[in-house]
Order: sequence, then structure tokens, then C-alpha cells
Amino acid sequence: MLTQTAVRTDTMRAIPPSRVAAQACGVFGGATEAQSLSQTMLLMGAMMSYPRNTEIFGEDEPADYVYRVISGSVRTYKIMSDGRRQIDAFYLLGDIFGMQFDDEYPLSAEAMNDAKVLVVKRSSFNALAGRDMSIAQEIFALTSRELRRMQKRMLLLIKSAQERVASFLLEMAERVPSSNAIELPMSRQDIADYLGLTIETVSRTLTALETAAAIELPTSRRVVLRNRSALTRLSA
Amino acid sequence: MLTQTAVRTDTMRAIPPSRVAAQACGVFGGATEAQSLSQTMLLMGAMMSYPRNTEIFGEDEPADYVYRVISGSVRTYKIMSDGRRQIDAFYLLGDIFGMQFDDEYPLSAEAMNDAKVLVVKRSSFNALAGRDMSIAQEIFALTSRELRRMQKRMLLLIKSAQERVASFLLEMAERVPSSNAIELPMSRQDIADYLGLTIETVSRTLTALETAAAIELPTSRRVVLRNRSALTRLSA
DNA sequence: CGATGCGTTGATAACTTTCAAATTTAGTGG
DNA sequence: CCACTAAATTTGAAAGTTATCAACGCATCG
Repeated sequence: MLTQTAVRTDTMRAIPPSRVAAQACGVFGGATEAQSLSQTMLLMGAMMSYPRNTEIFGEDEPADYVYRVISGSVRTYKIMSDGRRQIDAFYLLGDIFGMQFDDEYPLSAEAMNDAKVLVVKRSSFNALAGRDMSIAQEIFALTSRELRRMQKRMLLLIKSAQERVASFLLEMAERVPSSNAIELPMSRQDIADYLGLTIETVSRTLTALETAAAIELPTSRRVVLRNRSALTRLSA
Repeated sequence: MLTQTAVRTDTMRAIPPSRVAAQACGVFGGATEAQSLSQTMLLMGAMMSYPRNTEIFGEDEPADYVYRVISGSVRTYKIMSDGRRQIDAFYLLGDIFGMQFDDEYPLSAEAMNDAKVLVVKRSSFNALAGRDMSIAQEIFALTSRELRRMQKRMLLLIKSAQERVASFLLEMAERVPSSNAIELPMSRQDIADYLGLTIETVSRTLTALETAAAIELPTSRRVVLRNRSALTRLSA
């Protein structure tokens, strides 16, 4: 997999703090330093660049690495037997992914646009957790958070198209806290595969939301939330 | 799109765990056995009985306990704003649940039928993990497994009704490894709320599967898998 | 330009839900 | 043990939602 040149950068200070749940005082007892994982990954990792639409890892490959998004964005997905693609998650700036797999990756990961990713050997990652309880705790917290995010998403998938799209927009707005204008890093097809809908339904629903004055669509990739409470209501 | 059950009020509360024997247990080092967690829980926990349809814990209650199913079965679920119920998971004999929550339970748990459950104080549970790395690893592994199970379920939720029901039957067959005859511990409504379908669709799909000679339905709660490969194919 | 990729819009078909009713199963008291 | 009532499940017909198929608009790029 790691076919490209690993490049160590020293622009690492520019990396924003990860959104690691610092409050989670989970199984592993009282650590206080919630940022230690990201910090340590920087020291252990190699920086990799992935052009748009290139694979970071593939399904059923040995899960030897753990990743952190430094720039750009990443999608993980699975191709089903009939060719449909289900997108599992979008990883944005600062997110850590690939952590909860132990043997082989159960899904594939691709850069959605030109991306820089910090790559850390799983063995080092695990050794670290074994040595430092506060890091182990942080990893557990991250995994728990991923579990909760997934629970939320399951609730999403049983809803109607409109509810799914509205929830999706609110989720993205929350993760990219930039006022009310969101720059979507993913295509309509990505959104459709994330929400379990077709591209046409996503498109239609977005225009319906615009007609209903809940959002504005200056360009197809840019969404302005005009009426959050309406959106929240629609995301029921 | 009121697809699911409206809120049910018939659930009564069982006696809350008043006496939980949380004693220090001297598991230091050495415990490499994969069953050490269950073993230790037995020593630390209190046995509780919950009649059918009684609540074990409720949404937004402080998440003070971790549980293990000794007999019977348990469902966790969430009621959505419009009254729909989404079942998050079914827990059967031996399963541990409530582990990944740290502050408040994000969902409720009920006994699906008369159940005995081992209740362990979360604080003891956590202390144990902090003391014994092998237990901590076991807990992490269980959480990862839950995460993978949920990923599998997400894939399920974007599929057609027939695919969902077929997958569900195969999942249950796998978890209750008793040849080809499964005794379902849950009602049609439970299945519907688990799969994000209506009770009518579940029922129709089951009869369709029976007509297609993939399964047999001696009673509504008993399912015999007649043709696993057909089922696997249908679960796409 | 003319191709190509992405997004939108329209018409129709397929699937699932909703509403309604029949049928079976389970629980209770005589 | 049987009869009766309530609950759960199945079945049917109609309505609603989303997918599918097809065409069009609109950018970018050679």
C-alpha cells in the first residue's frame, strides 16, 4: 500500500487540535492530557500526499496503519456485491481514522480531493497505548465517539429522504463550524452513497429545501443554511 | 413518514439495582485469558431479574452500570421525536452491554422477555480496566466488535426489505448457533424497528421467503433455515 | 468548438407504507 | 380443559415515496 514517498514535514505546528472528546472519562481511568495522542502521532508518523480519488487503503488489506487527516478530506466505503457503494464515513481536517480495525481493513479509504495524511504504524500506535494509559484512554474515547456517531447515523438511515438530507447538512455544519456557509468537500454521488439514496433524490431534496427557504445553493458545492430551525425540524 | 411504532407506555420499571456488591478483586497481571472479564464481572456484580417488557435503564439516566445477560434477552432502543422507535441492538445470552457509554445512557434498555442480568458498577468496571491491561484490551476488543457489528448493520439499512430480513435471519442464526432452527426472542414489531421497516413488510417478506422455500415458519417465533445459500444470495 | 463530467429536471415504474380487516395465538377465568 | 377476550400476526387494496430511465443544462478542458 504505502507506495509513495513518505515525507516528513516540519510544518507540523500548523496542525489544528483534533476534535478528540476530551470529556470522555472512560474505561481507562483518569488521564488529563487529552491532546497527547495527536501530539505523539506527529512524532511517530510519516506525512503522505494522496491526489484526488486515489486509494489510501483497500478492503481486506492488512490493517497496518492508522491515519490522521492533515488537509483535504477522506471517505471510507464498501462496495457491495451488486456494485452499490456505501460510504461509511467522511473524515475531515484533524480526524483520525483506521483505528478500530485490528486485522484487515473491512473497507476502503480514498482521498476525496488532494489530501495530506499523517500515517502511523499500528504497531507503534498500539505499543504507545500499552505504555501510556492516558493515550489508551484517548483511543478508547475516540472509538466510543465513533460508535456514537454511527448510532446517530443508523437513526438517520431509517428516516425519509428529506430527513436524511437535512440531518446531513446539519452534521456537516457542526463539523465545519464556519458560520452558516458550508463548502461541501464531496460530490452529490458521495452524499447519495452516504445517505443510502440516489443522486437524483439528493438533488431534488436539496432544491426542495432551497424552495422552502431553508437553505441557499449559490453553487452546487456551497450550501448556506438560511433557516436552521426549519432544517432541524425537517431532520425530525 | 410514521414508519414505526408509536411510543409505548406499557413499559413498567423493575426494581432498580439497590445493592451492588462492588468489592475489590485482586486481579493483577497475568490474566491473559480471554474470559477474564466475564469471570471477574461475576465476582463483582449483582444479579437482577427483569420481567418481560420492564426497563433496565432509560435514556438520559446516569450511566452508572454495565450489564451482562445471564438469561433471557434485552433490546436497546431510542424513541424519536415523532414517536418512531429505532431498536439499536439485541443482546442475547452472554452479551455485555452498556459499556461504551460514559456519561448518560444515550438510549433505553428493556428486557424482551423475563431476563436475568448481571449488574456491575461502572466505577468498579473502570477501576478493573485501569488495573489490569488484559481486561482493558478485552473491553476495547468488545467495543471494536460492537463497532463492526454496527457498520454491518448500516450496510443493512440501505438495502431492500428482502435483503434486510434475509440478513437479519442470518445474523440471528450466527448468534444462536443451534443448527438451522432459530427461536426468535423478539416480536415482529421488534424486528421491524430493528430493520427500519414496518411490521407488515416484515411479515410479508417472511412469508415470501417461505414461499420461495428459503425458510420455514412452524410458528411465528420459530424459523427454520431451509436454504442458506439462497438466503445469503437474497441478503446481497 | 466538441467532448466529458457533474448536476438538475421530468416521467414512469417499483417498492414500501398506510389503512383496514381477517386470522391466528396467547392469556384468563370459569 | 374449554370458552372468551386481548394481543399479535397475516393478508389485501390503495396511497405515497424513492428509484430508474432519459434528457437537458452547464461548466471545464483539450
